[in-house]
Amino acid sequence: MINSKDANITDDGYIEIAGWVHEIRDLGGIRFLLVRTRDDIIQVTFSKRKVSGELIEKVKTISRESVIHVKGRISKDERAPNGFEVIPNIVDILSVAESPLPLDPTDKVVAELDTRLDNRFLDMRRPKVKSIFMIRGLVVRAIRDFLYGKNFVEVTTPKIVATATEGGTALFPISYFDREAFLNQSPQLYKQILMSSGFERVLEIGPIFRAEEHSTRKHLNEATSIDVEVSYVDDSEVMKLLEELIIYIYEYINVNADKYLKTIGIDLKIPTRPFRQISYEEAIEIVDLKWGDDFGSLEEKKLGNEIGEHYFIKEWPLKLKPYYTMPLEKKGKTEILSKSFDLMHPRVELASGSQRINDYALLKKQMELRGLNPDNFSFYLDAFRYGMPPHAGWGLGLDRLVMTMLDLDNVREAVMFPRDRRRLIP
RNA sequence: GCCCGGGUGGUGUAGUGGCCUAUCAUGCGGCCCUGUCGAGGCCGCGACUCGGGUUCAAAUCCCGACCUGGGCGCCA
Repeated sequence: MINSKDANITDDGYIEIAGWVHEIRDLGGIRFLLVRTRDDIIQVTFSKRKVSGELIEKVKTISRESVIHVKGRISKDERAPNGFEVIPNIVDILSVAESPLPLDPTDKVVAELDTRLDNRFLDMRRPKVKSIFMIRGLVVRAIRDFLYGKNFVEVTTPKIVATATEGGTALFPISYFDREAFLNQSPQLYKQILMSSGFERVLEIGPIFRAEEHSTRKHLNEATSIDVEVSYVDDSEVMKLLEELIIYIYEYINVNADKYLKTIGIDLKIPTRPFRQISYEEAIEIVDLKWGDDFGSLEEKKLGNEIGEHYFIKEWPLKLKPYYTMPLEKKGKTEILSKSFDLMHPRVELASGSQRINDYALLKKQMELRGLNPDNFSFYLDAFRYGMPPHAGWGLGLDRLVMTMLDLDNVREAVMFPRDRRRLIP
């Protein structure tokens, strides 16, 4: 079996590789095939002096991006790209690629994002694009690594639900046998219920769905959310956890994904701790808003430029946050604040969280104040009637995290098969 | 949802009424070439989103449809 990591090099100096024909350079008497495996590009050299005429004839028929298997001898040679090349004995053509290709995997002519997404299978063969997703996989691994180390239990909650979670966003209705149902916008209610069940520290990595008809570089209709909920802590403690996690991820990627970062051409700067924390009140002063206003795109941009690195906005007006957010009374303030926070990257919001209300009567009251009918949420509210610990948590957008970390222009670049207002295929 | 752009060979582009039998790169095919690594040289192939209109004449102007990029709103 040929592991794509990449080559099985045997003691007698033989190597076996399988992959795609990345480029063909035919100089007449000598022909170079660059074979691309998952992580490397290896040169296979066919010179008339060292390779049989029969094999050379066979190789002439191979089209770019065909899949081949090569067995040959390793030859150290300074003239070869990585200091070595393969002098082949056997070449098997495993799959012939048609021509012309819908886009060029060698980056000579870069296709537009739309063309790339239409042909994502080919687009992801490009080393730069593949590196993004290799890193994304490692980010998820880092998250699990970090949170498992802190005794979190990973859970999965339903994505098909009967009611909206928090209001605010539009939901996708689906038909569920003879009933109406929705795709869940967030695991919020379920992870809170799990606090009542005594799991104390839960982690969920999963899809969330928003039916908003926006078309921007930072929104998707299907996103991946990293959700955390913790019992017996307040908002400041989960802020600290979030901050530590972000740093851990950056450091993990810096150490474990060096090769991919180089391929993308990123010099990863690890954010400095502690992240700056500004209150909502301070933030509106910077961008010249009135109390009670939410930040629009322009304000977000202005704040980001002003601060220039990761930061928290905390102590939001209660009315700007969902009903389950814990109110905060501050001495000398008449306005009702909340024990809530957003984690911001200069470009975009990454996460938001809060301490949650764990008192049944207060929670019910907050729902009613926002015009929600508590009867529709009894599956959730009941969990607060029989012993609910105080708890806090947050949701972090994985796609945006990867986008900002790798400085990608568009969040779609960080998602293999993005779902936006127009795109449902592939 | 609102506003502003754009649709030209497989890919990426130039061309904004006649000079277009449409530019260039890449690709593909053929030929030459034994050290390429953005290989090189020569020859060839391949395109104006669709429908209607204006005009002597439309890739170019107008209308509609479809596709698409960006910004805003909303949202995370």
